[in-house]
Formats: sequence, C-alpha cells, structure tokens
Amino acid sequence: MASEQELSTSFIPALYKPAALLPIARHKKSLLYLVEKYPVTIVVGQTGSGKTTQLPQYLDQAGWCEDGKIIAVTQPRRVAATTVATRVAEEMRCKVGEEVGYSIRFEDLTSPATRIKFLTDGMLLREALVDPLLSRYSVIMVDEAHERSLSTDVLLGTLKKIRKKRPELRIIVSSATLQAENFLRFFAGEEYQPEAEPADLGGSVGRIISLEGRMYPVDMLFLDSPAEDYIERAVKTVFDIHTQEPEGDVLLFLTGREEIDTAIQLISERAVTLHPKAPSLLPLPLYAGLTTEQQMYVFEPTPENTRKVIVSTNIAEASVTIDGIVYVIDSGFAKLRAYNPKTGIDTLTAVPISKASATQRAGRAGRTKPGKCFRLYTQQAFEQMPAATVPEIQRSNLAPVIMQLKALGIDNIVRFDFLTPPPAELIIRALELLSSLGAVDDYAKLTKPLGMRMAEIALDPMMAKVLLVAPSFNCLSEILTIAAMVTLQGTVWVQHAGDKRSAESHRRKFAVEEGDHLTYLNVYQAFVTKGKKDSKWCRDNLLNYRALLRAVSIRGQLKRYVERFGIQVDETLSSRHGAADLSKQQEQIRRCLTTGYFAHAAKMQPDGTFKTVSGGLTLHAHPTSLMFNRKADWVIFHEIMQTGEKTYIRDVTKIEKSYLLEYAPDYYRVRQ
DNA sequence: GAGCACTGC
Repeated sequence: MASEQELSTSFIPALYKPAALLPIARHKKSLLYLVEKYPVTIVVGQTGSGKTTQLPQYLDQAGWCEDGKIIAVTQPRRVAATTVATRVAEEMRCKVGEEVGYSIRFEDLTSPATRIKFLTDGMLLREALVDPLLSRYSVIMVDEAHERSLSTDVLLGTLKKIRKKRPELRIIVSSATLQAENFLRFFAGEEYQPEAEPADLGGSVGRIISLEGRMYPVDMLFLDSPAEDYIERAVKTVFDIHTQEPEGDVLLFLTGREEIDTAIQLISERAVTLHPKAPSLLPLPLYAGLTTEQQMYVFEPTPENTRKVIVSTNIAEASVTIDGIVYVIDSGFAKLRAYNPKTGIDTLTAVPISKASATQRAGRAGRTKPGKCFRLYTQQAFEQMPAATVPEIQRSNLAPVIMQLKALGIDNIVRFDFLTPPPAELIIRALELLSSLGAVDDYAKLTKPLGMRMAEIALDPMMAKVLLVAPSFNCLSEILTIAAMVTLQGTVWVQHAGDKRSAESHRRKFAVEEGDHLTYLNVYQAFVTKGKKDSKWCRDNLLNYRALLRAVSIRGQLKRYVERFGIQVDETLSSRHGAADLSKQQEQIRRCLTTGYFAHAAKMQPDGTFKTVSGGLTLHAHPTSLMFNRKADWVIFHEIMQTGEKTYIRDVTKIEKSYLLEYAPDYYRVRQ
C-alpha cells in the first residue's frame, strides 16, 4: 500500500485547470473524427483554449502513436517548446524526455519512449534534411501558424509536398480566426470550394474547427480624433485609468526602447503630483534588450496599494504573457524589420500595426477578468489598418531560405508552393548573391561541394562561405570562433544604462585595431581560458556570460559540421605566438572574411562616415562597433541596417581594396 | 552615440 507521502507527490499541481474543464474537452470527439477522416485539420482557437496541451494527448490516447510513430507539435519560439512540453509531461505524469519530450537547438530531451514531441519549426525543417518525408511522424501539428514566421511558412510548403507522397500523414494547423480559410485553401488547392457551405470548404482534403477560448470580454475604446503625440496621450491615459478605474495593472504598447524610457520618465515625474494617500504607480519597462533579471520585475506580484504599468514593445503581444493585466493601452504602432531588395538594406521602422495585431493586443486585457482596451487611434484609422501583418517571407532577405529549400531538394524556387509567394525581386536578389558567392551555378543549382555544404551549415550564406574557404587561408579555427560570435548578434556585451564610458573602456581591453571580428576572437579566447567557469569574470568585464556559453555551443556544432565534411580542424594554430605571426594570421583572417563579405564593402570618407562601393549611400559605423571612433580606409561589415534617418553598419573589419579585386573580380568589374 | 521580435543537431 502506498504511503501518504507517495500519494501526495503524484497529484497534479493545482496551478493548472483540470483538463476536462477546458473548452477543448467538449470538442474531443469531433476533433478526433476530423483528424481520422481528413488529412488536414485547421484548428482555430486562442491562447487558453487548450489546443496545444490537450490535442496531442487526445491523439496519443486515440492510438496515433501506435507502431512507434510520433506526434510532432511545432512552435515558432524555443521557450514555448520547452514550457509546453514540461506542462504536458506533468499532466501525463511523466518526466520530460520520456513519453513527452522536446527538441530545440542544443537541447534534445527526447528518448525512444517519446510519443509526443514539441520542437521549433526550424528544428523540424532540419530533420527533413535527413528524413525528407518526416516518416517518423504520424501527425504533425503546426502551432501558432498565424504568426507566419519564416520557418513556419517554409515548413507549411514542405508539408504540402510531403502530403502528396504520404497520404496517411495527418497535418494539423493551428491558427487565429482570420487566416484559417487561407490555410485550408492552401492545402486543399483545386478542391477548395469557395461557393460551398463553410462545413464543406476543403473538399476531401480538410476542415476547419473552432474552439472558443477562455477569454473575458474586453471593452474597446477609440479616440474621437487622432492624437498628435501618442506618447503624451498614452501617459495621460495611464493617469486617467489610475484615477478613475478600479484596480488592475496596465499594459502599454509602444515601439522601442527610446519611447519606453521617455514614457516611464514622464509617468514617474507626473506621479509625484498624485494625492499623497492615493495608490501609487509603478512603471516598468519591458523589451528584449533588457537582461533577463531586468525583465523579471514585470512578473513579480504587484505590491499592495500599487498599480503596475508595464511599458512594452511588441514582445508582450505574443512572446510574453503577464498575469493581472486588466487595461491595455495600444499606440497602434510597432517597429518592423523589412528588407529592401533594391538596396540590399534591412530597415527597422515604426509602422501602423494590423487589425490582427490590434486584436491580439486587446486580448491581453481579458485573461483573468473583464478588461478595457484604450486604443490611441480613431475607429476610422483602425478600419484602414491592413487585415494582417505582411508575412516575414515577403519582407526578408531570402538567401538563407533559398539555400534551405535547395538543401531539401527543392530546386525550382519560383514554382515552390508558398502560402504567399515572396516578390520576384526578393528571389532574384537572393539568387544573385548566392551566385556571386559560388553557391549556385548558372542554372541556379547548388554547386558541389561548396553550395551543398553551405546549405547544410546553420549559418548565413556569406559566413557559411567564409567558413568553408577558411582552410585554404589556414584560419579555420579562428573563423569557427568568429562565426559563432557573430551569430550572437550583438549580445556579446551587456549594456549598463548610464555607464557608457566604462562599457567603452572594457571593450578597449579586448580591442584589436583591425576591427570587430578580430576583437570577438580576442574576447572568445579570453573567455575560454579565464571566464568559462566564472560568471563573475564576465560581469567584471561587462560580458554576457550566457551569450558566450552559447558561442561555445555554436562553435562546437559548426566544428562538427566541418569535420563531417572530412575537413580537419587544427586548434593549435589559434595559440601561435610572435608579433609577426599574429599580424600575418590577422591578415589571413581579413582576407578570408572578404571572400564572403565582398558585397558588404565600404570606404571611409574624410568625415568618418562610409560610402558603399557604388558611392550612393552614406553609412555610419554603429556606436557599438570598434570602428565608431577609429580611422580606416576600406572595410567589410556583417550587417547593414537603417533606423530613422541613419544607416548603420555593424561588425566592421578593415581590409585592403586589393582584396576585393582579388576575391570578387566579377562582382567588382561590373560595378566599376 | 544607439536596435522590434524570432530562429537553426
């Protein structure tokens, strides 16, 4: 007989609502019927409907994991894959990695016993490289498909192709209301019947099923005339809520760090004028650039007699959920990244959000009780918003996507079945770049072995090329490190607000005059010799400990790729001594970088700005770059981005003009 | 003098 102790440890934590009470429970039969009968099921349901946690368990119970088959559930974000797996494992009373597991880059918590597997959609695409028909899976559920991330879109196209060869495969797409028909139309193709009753739209291919969420009503309030300054209006609204509305925390959506800091300052200043006995206001910032500890404040319970005001970027729209929010203030704007194929430059600008985004933001007010959403725009402006945000695949540099598709054996990109095809110009521009890198031939086929190998490595094509030619420059070990560090995307250093001078002096300790890439190499080498077991060493040097640990993992993974290609990595080279040797080695590294980044070259002007090779554009070294306050002649850079009025280059390294002509003669002959 | 959010065996 089990002791009381044993019994009590097997109880499900009361934290979670018993599964049977979730709205999805009522739909169990019809869900299982649809999945049994149709190859494709589109599930419409909001957060809280239980689709992500319950549906996989229903499928498992109904026998979809017999004969060793697995149910896959994909997520656009790593944290979602891990947290949902943990929760489902608790409900099924097993450990993560047993019947329920997850798989994300660098973390595979699955075993031969795993029947339900949560993974990022990028990860499932990686699996398709090895197992093109994804034959281990009986059901693949693509969750949060309405977010239309790059990987989700590529995955959906790939699944449509796989379905033709595997009619027994079941595909479940989970989506918000607005896009459900698009997904069904996509999979049903010619069988889609626009004139049919809603219940028959998808012919014999699929059906849509709706699960209502566990949402409370949210009152919508619009401005009657447009706001001249939405930050000012937002702050005013915060105080109106604080003085006139019952208790409950406020979530304010703005576009970026600068606006958030301004708003928080205004709120703090004005809070002093509140009546001494009135409840106090606690404004808190939330954006991705904050450290994890700084972000944690928003999740702490609100102190007594206080109202929390969380001032956030888009991160709180889908990625982060905060309890206790009753009031949402929506500026109606978000910063979005877009790629301009004409200039090859990424832009980051504030643009009006879509109706779908506005609805999602408002929904954040109704998670625990009825709420209110104050929209800082008119109803007319809302009507004019686009229905949905332009999918990433239509506003991104497609070079990495094209490499990925080609690695999956999809050669004719133009004929690939995209949910929404990207503009031809984006495809042409990407193919031009891949051709100049030698990754594809005149028929746009992957070259052997260079293009094939580039496609297999999890790196941006320019860096992939650099890595694969590194052995001929005798600097493979160093490039492995540089590639890993650049992948961290500027998270190497931690920023401390108001501590700019000390940040700069710390960076100077590791500085290499030739530029950011060699400085990264220095930082990494210092980290593995001095700081790998010592997070204090990182704190003292304003370095991001977790980011550097990640660099170690990425480097290890890249090294395994290279070794699989039969290329030896000589790690003794990086510890060579002597000034002459060092300078020679640094030159080799700069030459090697140029073989991949020749299209990202610029010349410094007397005033310290840069001009592109064609001469058209004025570029500024990003303030985080070593080249921000140094002299150079020619440079190559990793990234170019336009924000506001200025165009910045980041991760910049000095080169000689002669390198460009030596390593990219064709590219530069045309442009001279 | 400064950057929304994600991701990859």
